[in-house]
Amino acid sequence: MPRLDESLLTHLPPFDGLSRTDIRRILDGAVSRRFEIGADIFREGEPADRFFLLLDGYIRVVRSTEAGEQITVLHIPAGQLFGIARAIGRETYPGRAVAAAECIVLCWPTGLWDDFTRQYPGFSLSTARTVGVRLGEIQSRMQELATLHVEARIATALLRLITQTGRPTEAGVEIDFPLTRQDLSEMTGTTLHTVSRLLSAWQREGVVQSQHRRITVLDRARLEACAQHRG
Amino acid sequence: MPRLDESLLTHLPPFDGLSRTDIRRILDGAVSRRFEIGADIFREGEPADRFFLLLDGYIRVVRSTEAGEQITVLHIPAGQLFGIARAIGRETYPGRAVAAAECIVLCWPTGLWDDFTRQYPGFSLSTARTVGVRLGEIQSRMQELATLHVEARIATALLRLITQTGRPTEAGVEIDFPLTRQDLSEMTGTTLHTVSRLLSAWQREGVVQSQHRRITVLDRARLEACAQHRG
DNA sequence: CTCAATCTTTGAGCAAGCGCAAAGTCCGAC
DNA sequence: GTCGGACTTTGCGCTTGCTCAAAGATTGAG
Repeated sequence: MPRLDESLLTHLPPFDGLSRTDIRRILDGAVSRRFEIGADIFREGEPADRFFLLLDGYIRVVRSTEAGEQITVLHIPAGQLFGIARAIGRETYPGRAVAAAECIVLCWPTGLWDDFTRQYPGFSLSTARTVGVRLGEIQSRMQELATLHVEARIATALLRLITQTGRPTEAGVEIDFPLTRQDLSEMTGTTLHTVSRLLSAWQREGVVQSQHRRITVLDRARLEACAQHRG
Repeated sequence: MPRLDESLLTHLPPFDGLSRTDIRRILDGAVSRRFEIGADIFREGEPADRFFLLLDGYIRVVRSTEAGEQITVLHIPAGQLFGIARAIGRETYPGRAVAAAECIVLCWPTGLWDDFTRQYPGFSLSTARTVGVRLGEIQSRMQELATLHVEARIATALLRLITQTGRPTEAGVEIDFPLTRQDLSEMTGTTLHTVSRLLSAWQREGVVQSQHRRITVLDRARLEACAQHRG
């Protein structure tokens, strides 16, 4: 494995402000791995013996019901720690982490968590913040599920996606990884049929453009208007 | 104010295992307060300058949408810390805490948080666990909202309530504080009308018994069956 | 006791969105 | 190229649960 470059970490919240030697030491404890689209990074219920930093890509964390339905509880954009069950005192991962795009991650054994916490002063606060942000996000999504109609929920989901991973094109903003109707339905608590119908309608109106597993938002303002509609 | 008794804390997770003098010191930094039913303990967006331990009662944490709808994101049973926005790096409370029953709380200024964390070894891990449990709960509720029908969601909510605060009576298990149809609808993302209709139906079938703001579950097994029904 | 406020019940009509089904399309493997 | 699998589209019928409306019940204040 190639030696990892220190600049990978110097600007990320949990590590910024650390000395070169500290960062060198942190990197030397890490393993870098690549995951193809659709690959599982960890599974629900597995012992949480590693934690990760997402260098590049996009991850979704899903939970399954007993009936086999999946719902996406969380999205993780590049630059964030994840799989930090340890930080909240859990022994196992509470969900399955799937690579939504091709992902490059750094991976440490959980044992190092306590070392990092002890040795690097800002680390603990920084990860607490990460947890806090996630808690807030989940609460927002819960609120959306409880109060918004399907149309507004899907609009919100698309807006979130283009904000986090959008790539500008000549026509609009494209979501930077393949996304099925099924995926969107799992994010919004609906069915792939309803998502398909809605995207078709939006396409007819020129709000979005979509081919096979590719979605481009053409008219962001219109989506925002949809997202406002209360149910 | 009467001097607080040390036995209040000796068996609660964040403090168990501490010496009498430590507990004495912790109690001396606390203020004890009482809140009537319906009173706000803190409000959404207020600076998080205090944190709390719920000695007795029951609290619900609600968030409001711009349209004024409220949804309950969390319930806190007696014995738990709450208002610990500080532990997750937040400056303000992310929701409103309402006394669902009459509540007795201990209250510390946020400044002491760091002291506790530094001085009492288990405190930090214990609060991290609390955060972890809450995150898990919220994810479960999100999953329910996304996948279950209203009937199953209300059944689940009732079961949770009688588990956390149920008081056995001759007929069944009564929820130990006043609870309106509106409250239940805010917990389950539906309307008070639907809740009312459903409770009426259940009452006809002998599953629950309810008068004004009082609900008793007579047939727990039947509710559990309802909660299983997928939608 | 009386009144007002809050909470609850119930009806009727309606629309959102689901389930089912079938056909069409795209893509990668070979 | 061709084949199979995964993904998408669309129609139709129907159920769930919402909205609107109005009346009844319970409680607490004065």
